[in-house]
Amino acid sequence: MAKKKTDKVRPQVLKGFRDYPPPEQIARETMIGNVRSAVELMGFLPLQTASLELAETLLGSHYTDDNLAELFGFVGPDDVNMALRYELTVSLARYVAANPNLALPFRRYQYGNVWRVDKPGPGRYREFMQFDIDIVGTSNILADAEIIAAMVAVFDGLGINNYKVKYSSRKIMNGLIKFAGIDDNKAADVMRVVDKLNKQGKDAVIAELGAGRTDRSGDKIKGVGLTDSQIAEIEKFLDSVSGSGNSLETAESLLGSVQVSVEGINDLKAIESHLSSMNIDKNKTEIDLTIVRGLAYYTGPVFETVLLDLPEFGSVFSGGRYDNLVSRFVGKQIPGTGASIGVDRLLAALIELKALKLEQSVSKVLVTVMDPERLPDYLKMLHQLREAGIPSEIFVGDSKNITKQVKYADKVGIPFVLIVGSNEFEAGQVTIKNLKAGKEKAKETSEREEWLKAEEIQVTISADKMLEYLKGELG
RNA sequence: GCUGGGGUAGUUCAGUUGGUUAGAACGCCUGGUUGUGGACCAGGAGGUCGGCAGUUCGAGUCUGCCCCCCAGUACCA
Repeated sequence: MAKKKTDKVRPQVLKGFRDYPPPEQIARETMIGNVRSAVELMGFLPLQTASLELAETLLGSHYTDDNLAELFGFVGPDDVNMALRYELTVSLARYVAANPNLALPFRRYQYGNVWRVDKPGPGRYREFMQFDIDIVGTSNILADAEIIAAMVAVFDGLGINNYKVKYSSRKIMNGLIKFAGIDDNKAADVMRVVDKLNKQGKDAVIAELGAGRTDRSGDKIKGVGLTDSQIAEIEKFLDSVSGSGNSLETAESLLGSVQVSVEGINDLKAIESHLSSMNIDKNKTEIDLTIVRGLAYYTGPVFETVLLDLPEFGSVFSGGRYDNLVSRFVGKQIPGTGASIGVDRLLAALIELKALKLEQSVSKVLVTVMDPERLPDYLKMLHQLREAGIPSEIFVGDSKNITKQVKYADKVGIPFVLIVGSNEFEAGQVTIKNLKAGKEKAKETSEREEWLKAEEIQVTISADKMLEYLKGELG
């Protein structure tokens, strides 16, 4: 370095990474707890897998430069080529393949961070959390119905009411692609483009299936290059099944001669019937044949969700059946089906819906240290509070001055402050100050003395009534 | 990756045709107030003007390259 500019390091997070401040993290963990309860009630088992995997595990036969660029990969100790996982499903497949004694079907849930070298966007980071539920080792369509039932249970468990779990089957669209005479190697592209229907609209999809289009910023997007008649076939299908009426019947009349499509239709009928037997509210699920999902590996039923009050959030919980994933590791096919929650997107939605409120602090009471000589007494009170199950802390800062201590409580959002000085000790009393009430009172008065000691914001009561009083106030 | 818009205190921003010591508001810190968070009063800290190079007597301001942020879009195994 030519000249020493500064010896201080910039407190910067990496591009695409972020910190979760306590209020957000508290809410996140509450939410995750609720999701866990919901899926454990349905028999899903927790699994945790390694964050780092062999590069070849993650990429397999898709080991191309393009994919490599999306991985946080590096050469680690012992010259091993490794990378951070970019999703949880591949690790599940590896785990299942590595444990031949595992009881199948295996229903597991897993939540954890995944990493992708993506361009960060709104609500989009290079490190983010997914919460997955999957059932591996069965091709029985009942498993797909269970996944949908779990999705419903999760939303209900989170206190979200106005939502819809939509499902369809890849097989129907696969049949349509065959029926329209579209080359097999374009099938994945067609799915990818049709998947944009909700977000970009029909015109954009049709343009992109053909010659391509130009987006709002003026950027050119390459098309799939289908012929006009092929596009017309797809358009006709999408139009007919998105109208009102029974879309399965419509699909049957259009594609009744295509075997794959008929299989898909029958799968959906079976799922519908299972859900009905499970007493799943009919308003909470819906067959929507325009749903295809963008990813290439889905082979059967696919699931998506929409929060009806926040459609702009997109699908916060989605997935589908994948029958070939595990075959990469073992010779035989092990089919699976599952769905994944974008944890932070769902959290943002919950906050937006006010189904979860942000808490600043976990402590409910701050025990101030008014007289350092009486510290043992303060610690005794602290112990009492904690024994009684009231989350509490004692002021551990250097300052002895009470102003600082109350200010601290205010700043970190602790609602009650316990003040016990010589007056209280002599009378066998404690003073409990309610900071939230104080905030309200501050709007009424600018008189300092009146505000500080107003009855509504603080009480001085007998020390043995302390717990009872606080329990009452904290509900 | 592509297209467009940006980068001046912690935050939001102002900064004249290039001109001396780069400002405001809010926030933060200290004190008034070691028995009380707000309000109020007094004081204070905080900036390599995103980076590097160039033009110029002189650059926050002009030029080039790079970096980063924001928005849209593509890819997402």
